[in-house]
Amino acid sequence: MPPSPKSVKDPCDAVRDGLIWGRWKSGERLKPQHLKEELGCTSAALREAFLRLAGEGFVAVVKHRGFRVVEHSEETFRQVAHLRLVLETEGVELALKYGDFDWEMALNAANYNLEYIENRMAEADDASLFVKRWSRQDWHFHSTLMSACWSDTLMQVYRSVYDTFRMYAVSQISGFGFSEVTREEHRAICDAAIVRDLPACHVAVRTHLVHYENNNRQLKRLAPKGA
Amino acid sequence: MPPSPKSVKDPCDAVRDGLIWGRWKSGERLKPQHLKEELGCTSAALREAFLRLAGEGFVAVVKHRGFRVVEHSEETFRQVAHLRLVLETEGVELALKYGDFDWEMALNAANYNLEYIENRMAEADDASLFVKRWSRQDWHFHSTLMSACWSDTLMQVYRSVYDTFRMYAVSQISGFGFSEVTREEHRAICDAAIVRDLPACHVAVRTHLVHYENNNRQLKRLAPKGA
DNA sequence: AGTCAATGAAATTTCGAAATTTTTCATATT
DNA sequence: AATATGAAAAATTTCGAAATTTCATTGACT
Repeated sequence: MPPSPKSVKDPCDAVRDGLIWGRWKSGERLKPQHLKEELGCTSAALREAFLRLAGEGFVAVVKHRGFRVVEHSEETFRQVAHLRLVLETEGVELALKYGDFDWEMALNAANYNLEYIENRMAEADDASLFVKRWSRQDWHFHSTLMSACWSDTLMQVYRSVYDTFRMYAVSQISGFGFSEVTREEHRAICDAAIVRDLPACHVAVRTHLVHYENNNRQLKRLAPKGA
Repeated sequence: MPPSPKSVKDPCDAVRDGLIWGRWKSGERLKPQHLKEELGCTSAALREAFLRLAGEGFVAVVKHRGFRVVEHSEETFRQVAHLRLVLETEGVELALKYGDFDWEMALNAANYNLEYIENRMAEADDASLFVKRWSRQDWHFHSTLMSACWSDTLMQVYRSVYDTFRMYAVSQISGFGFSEVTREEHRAICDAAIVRDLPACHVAVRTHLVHYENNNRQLKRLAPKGA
């Protein structure tokens, strides 16, 4: 068997992953020459990755002064959280209108898998080991929920906003990912969606996300046991 | 006086401008080697520009198969138009809430300038000569309208969606930019915004944009005299 | 006649080094 | 002591050529 295929993945994806999961701090400089060893690629390849990520809004670029991680302020997090709520509210409205039985099944399955992980995390001593997998499943749930909106454009923008949201959440919320209440919130969204109760679904989505907008007060609820 | 300073502008901006204004067709291949002479830069510089524009969603990139203009289908145009409506609806709601007197003045001025151009275009024999300037002013009006939302994040996403919308509009609507009715529509938006009549403003924004969503039926109204 | 394989051409990607620019640090001056 | 000047160092950007991959045409075979 050849050496791990995962080690040769696209530098762009590797850097985005690092950006999202707090590999570098807010505003930190990203020097191609220092990172090329760590990621096993040349500095030119990293430059390409940074350029594309600049277009996606993850890194800031100033001419002749290199690349930096975008600033993670409380204010920008609040803004991204609000934007995510707006987009998901719209996506849910369309999805409840156009979703078919296959969509119901996929949503139900996604919620089941998400609950499974969240139950395991609730029992685990160190939930942080599950966070990345939980996040993948959380994305799968929300993207499945919105997938029936029949708009690739909305999905693309939502994906970008979701990733940005996650980046800010990781950097600002200690132990982001685990919560005792998200299980019920996800279930409420799923149930309301499947019975096509739009007002209830909007309320459920809003309940799920509105805490991040007023982050000064209620973020504590998201901290894990050992935070 | 040295040769025009505009000739040495960033290739990225030059290409984005070309993309928006139909310099290349939907799905057309973008070959760095053929374009470097026209834009006066090396193929590597163009590569950088394409990479960044890929992150912004203007060009599609497939590994080892180069860059292409994204596909401009009627369906994607409809989706982008709808997304623009959603974002502008949200932005307007916040702007009417937070806008101060300076904002009112700026919006009024933007509308005044926009009306001036639109009046001139209505009189002109060949309105196409004004289209780019009209578009700049149209952007200025809409961005001013939303600027009081107090969310850089929303503004960034809106700017991206607006540019994409314009790209699709240019490619699909012959003589995009001119219309006898947009003057009244812009004025209605402006008036409702300044008196903080949110329902009226939402209706006005929706009236202004909803035609693009159902593009099969009503796009004719946007065609210029000589189309 | 049609399908498949192979060769040659064209294009993209990658790489390393040269050229600019910024930053830093030591030195001199007010 | 603080500011300004200047040169050295570090980093980024740019450039051109080599390496890899794809695309198109030709030729052989069924």
